[in-house]
Amino acid sequence: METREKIVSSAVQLFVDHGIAGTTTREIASHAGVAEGSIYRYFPSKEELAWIIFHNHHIYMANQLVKSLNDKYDLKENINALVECFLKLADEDWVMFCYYLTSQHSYMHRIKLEENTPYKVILNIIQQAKNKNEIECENVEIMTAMVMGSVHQIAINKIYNRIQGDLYQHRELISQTISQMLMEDKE
Amino acid sequence: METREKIVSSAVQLFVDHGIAGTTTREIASHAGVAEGSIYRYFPSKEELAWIIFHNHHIYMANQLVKSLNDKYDLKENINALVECFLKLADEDWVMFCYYLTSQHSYMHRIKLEENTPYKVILNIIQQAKNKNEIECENVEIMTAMVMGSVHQIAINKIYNRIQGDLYQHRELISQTISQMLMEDKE
DNA sequence: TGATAATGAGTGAGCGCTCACTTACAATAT
DNA sequence: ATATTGTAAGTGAGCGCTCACTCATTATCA
Repeated sequence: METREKIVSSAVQLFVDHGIAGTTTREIASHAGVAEGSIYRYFPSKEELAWIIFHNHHIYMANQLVKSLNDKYDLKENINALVECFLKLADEDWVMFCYYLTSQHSYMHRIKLEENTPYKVILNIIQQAKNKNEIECENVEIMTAMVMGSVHQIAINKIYNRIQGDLYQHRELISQTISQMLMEDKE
Repeated sequence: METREKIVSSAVQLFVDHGIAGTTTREIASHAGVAEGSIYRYFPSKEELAWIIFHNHHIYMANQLVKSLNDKYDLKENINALVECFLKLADEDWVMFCYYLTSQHSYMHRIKLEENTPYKVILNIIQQAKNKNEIECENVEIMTAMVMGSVHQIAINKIYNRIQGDLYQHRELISQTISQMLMEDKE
């Protein structure tokens, strides 16, 4: 494994375990089996290292979600695709996913408005479905938040040990529940 | 205002704005208009101060949620009550609520198993409804996570400026959507 | 007047980051 | 082939600084 990769994967692991502030550059270096100075060959500072790791994964996730949609036109299919993609992303690189979930708060304000984000992907799908009269949806922003949150919280509850095992196994229940949130009439 | 209160409310504000690690004891003291040493008359350390603030509010919220239920027996009524209570808690002390949302990750592992928590309150309500055959609900933990997350994320999206204004105004939409998540048949 | 509360300069442990030096290896000259 | 030079990656002791925490002193109050 390249030095840069070693630094990144050690840093993520330690950031998840002890927080960014609670992790020293000495610890990252020793965990990665490289010298402290090597961190600074590849990254300008510890804070920037933490941001770059977050931002790369954020972009990666948004792109994967877009890819997963492909050419589906029905809301239910799109939800299935997004949920499956999201759960796969979590299961496939759980440490990175934990880092993403727990560090978003600190970094959301650095995301540029024009950047693609998981939030925008979901918002677009819901907005499209509304435009096509597939759903009523009186408030797209609120519904997007609720859809996102319902999936996020499952992952968060896995971090808190309230849920065990792969998340992918619950894909059908989750997709079905989200469809119900969006599709049924409000009395 | 008492010295202790001044310290707490300044600390929460600064913790939300710059994070716990990014806030110095000098800043807390000067913002509160007291001496740095006074912090240590009331709290053993900065970390403990941060934990105590979190934990007190965590307990307070769990208790308020329980109170709000009162003697309602129907799931829909209970959901209405919980949602209203939750949104009120957020609107009434937004800074504290932000602190709770953004710092939970660091503190969840310190919550004792026997303690009451917002999570347990919701879990119980859903479990009860299942026992009474009001709902089918094949996985109570997953459904609880989804219900919790859908409300949490609305508050988080207000922090990210994706939503503006009081959250209480959306109580009906939110309650209605959560009811739909739980109550409809899975084909 | 004794007890309690408040003060803020002082302290030192620990941290991010630097930089002079080493090593590995490729390119070029002999 | 061998020697020479150039380059980039890697190293880790040490520097400067920050900041949580202490404590001798002063103010407040019953």
